[in-house]
Amino acid sequence: MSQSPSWSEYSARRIAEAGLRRSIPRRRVIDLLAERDCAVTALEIDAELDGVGRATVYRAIEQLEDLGLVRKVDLGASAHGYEKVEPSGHHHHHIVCDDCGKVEPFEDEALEEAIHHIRRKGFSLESHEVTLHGHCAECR
Amino acid sequence: MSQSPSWSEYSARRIAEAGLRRSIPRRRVIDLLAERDCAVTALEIDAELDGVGRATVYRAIEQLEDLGLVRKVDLGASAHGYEKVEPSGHHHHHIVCDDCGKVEPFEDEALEEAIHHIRRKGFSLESHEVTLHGHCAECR
DNA sequence: AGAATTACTGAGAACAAGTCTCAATAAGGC
DNA sequence: GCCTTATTGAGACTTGTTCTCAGTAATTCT
Repeated sequence: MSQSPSWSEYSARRIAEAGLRRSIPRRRVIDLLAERDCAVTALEIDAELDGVGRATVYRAIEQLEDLGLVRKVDLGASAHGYEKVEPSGHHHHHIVCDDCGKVEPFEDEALEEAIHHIRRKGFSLESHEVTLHGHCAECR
Repeated sequence: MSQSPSWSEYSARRIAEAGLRRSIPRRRVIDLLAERDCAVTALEIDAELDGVGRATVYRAIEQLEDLGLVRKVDLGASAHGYEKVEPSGHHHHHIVCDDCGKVEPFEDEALEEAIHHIRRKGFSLESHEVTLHGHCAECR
C-alpha cells in the first residue's frame, strides 16, 4: 500500500519528546492522518472521530504543524486541508478541478529542481506549495 | 510605476460584454483591484470602499473571477486574497513569512518553464499557484 | 424625455470554519 | 494511590462568506 510504515510512531515519539502527554484523543488524530495519503480537513477528521471534540482536533493539528509533522494545504475549498509530512522529505503537490473540486496528488522532479534553485534576499525558504488548476475529464 | 495601464478599462469592457451593467459600486471595486499589484482580501476592499456594501464586494469579485479577470490566492491567512489577472498572462507568485505573515511577490522563469512542461492525464491544466514559505529577515 | 423593466445594491440575517473558555478528566511523577 | 498539571469536550464566540429582500438605479421602450 505504499504506506509510511512509521509516520504515526515517529510523530508519537516527537510529540513525547516535545514534553506533551500520550493522550488517546491526540493519538487518534495522529492515526487518522497517518492512514491518509492526501489532504484531509479538520472538520472531516472531527466528523470521523466520534468522541473526539472539535477543539481537540484543531489543537492536535496545530501541535503537529508546529513540530513540522503536518503541513497545511490550501486548495481553494472553503476549509484548509492537512497532510502528514514524511521525515524523508518526500512529498507531492496537487491538481484541482475548478469545476467539481476533485483533488489529485502529483509529483514532478523538474519542478522540485526549479523550486530549489530559487533564492530570495531577506528570506530563508523552508517549504513550498504548488497547486495546478484545471478541469478534470468528467467536467469537460 | 510598471502599471497595467488598462486592466481597469479592459475589465470594465469585459463586464459590459458579459451583459452586466456599468454600475458605480462595481466599478469602484474594479478600480481598487486595478491599483493593487498584489493580493487584497475581500474584507480589505470592503473596509477601504466606504459606501460599498460587503455583499457587493463579494459579488463583484465573483463576477470578475468567473470572467478570468481576477484570480484567488490562498496564502495561509484566514482570508483569501484576490489579484487582477493581466491579459498578457504575465503574473507572479508569493513568498510568505510563516511567522509574521508578510507576503512578497516574486517571479521565476525557470519555475514557469518547469510548470508548463507538466502534463496530467485526465486533466486540462489552466493555471497554477506557487507559494514559498519561510522566514523573513525581521523574524529570524 | 418619461415610463417600464429588471439588474444591482446595501443592510443585516444566516451560515460555516476556526478559536477560546472553563470546569471536569486523565497522564505521569512521587 | 495521591498530587500536579496537561488535556479534554461542550459550547460560546469570532471571523469570513453567503443569502435575502425591499429599495434604487441602469437600460430599454415608446
